[in-house]
Amino acid sequence: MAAIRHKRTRHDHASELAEDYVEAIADAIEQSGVCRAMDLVNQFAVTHATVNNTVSRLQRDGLVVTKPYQPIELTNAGRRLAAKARHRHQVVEAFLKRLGVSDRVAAIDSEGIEHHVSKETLAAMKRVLDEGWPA
Amino acid sequence: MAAIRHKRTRHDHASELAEDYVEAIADAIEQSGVCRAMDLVNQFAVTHATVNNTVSRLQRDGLVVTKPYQPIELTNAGRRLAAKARHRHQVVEAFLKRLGVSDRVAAIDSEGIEHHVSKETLAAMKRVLDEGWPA
DNA sequence: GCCTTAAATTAGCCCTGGCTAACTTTTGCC
DNA sequence: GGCAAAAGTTAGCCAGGGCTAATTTAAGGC
Repeated sequence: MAAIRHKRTRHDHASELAEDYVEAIADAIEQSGVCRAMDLVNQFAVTHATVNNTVSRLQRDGLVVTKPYQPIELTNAGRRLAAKARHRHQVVEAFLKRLGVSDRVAAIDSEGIEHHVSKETLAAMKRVLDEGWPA
Repeated sequence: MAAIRHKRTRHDHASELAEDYVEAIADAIEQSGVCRAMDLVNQFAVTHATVNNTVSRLQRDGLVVTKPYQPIELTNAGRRLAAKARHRHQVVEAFLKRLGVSDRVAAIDSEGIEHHVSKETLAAMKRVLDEGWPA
């Protein structure tokens, strides 16, 4: 309850979006070989201008590489982040389903929740998935 | 996986912050009778200028009422939102603890997670708390 | 009661993440 | 090969949520 919390807000929102993007980029590359801006436009339901903005920031932050009119590629850092995000996402989604939440809602909620799940909580979810609920 | 998701992002970030604020305001009022801007400054570790900004927006949105140099008060809508947020918060936090997560981490994670927990997921967590893990 | 100090307000700045509109480049079809 | 449509880029706008710095008001101690 003290003061040192809530470091989230701005900086963390940025990270969340970055994670969503690299995850989506990784998905697109896996599915069709490349990721074009339009894939992200469809995925996130924003305009191409917005995608361009965001991707520029990702590039600035060293997560992706793009050249004009070329597909979007992930850097090693981007790939690592995507893998981490995806893993967390999958664990959270599986956990919610196991909890009895419907597939549809589990898919939606896991996207929001995944960004706020610490290592410890993620480990606890994994444990339950593997070994059942703690006595 | 289609396009119609991700309505979050901006609008939802705003709502999250609003929920955090009304919850904190309700807490402060409960604990000390009134809520002053400084309480929020301490709670969220931001400057008074930022608190002022944010509280103005909350007032604009009908969640709080403030007069210059007066304590911050909640409207009925603000109180309702605070109660809802707190309830969700408590369920999520209790659930995480039950899951085996440490008190400290449960407190932190529940703050991030609570905003992304749908009615259905919240109900599932409550069910587990009351009736145990689903077979 | 004055005067310091704490609290609140105001103005002005920055970045993020949205948007529209106008333009350029690629692509693909005939 | 040319041309329309699709994709990408650029410029310029807006709101949210941060900040500093300067000012004003309220409170407390003496």
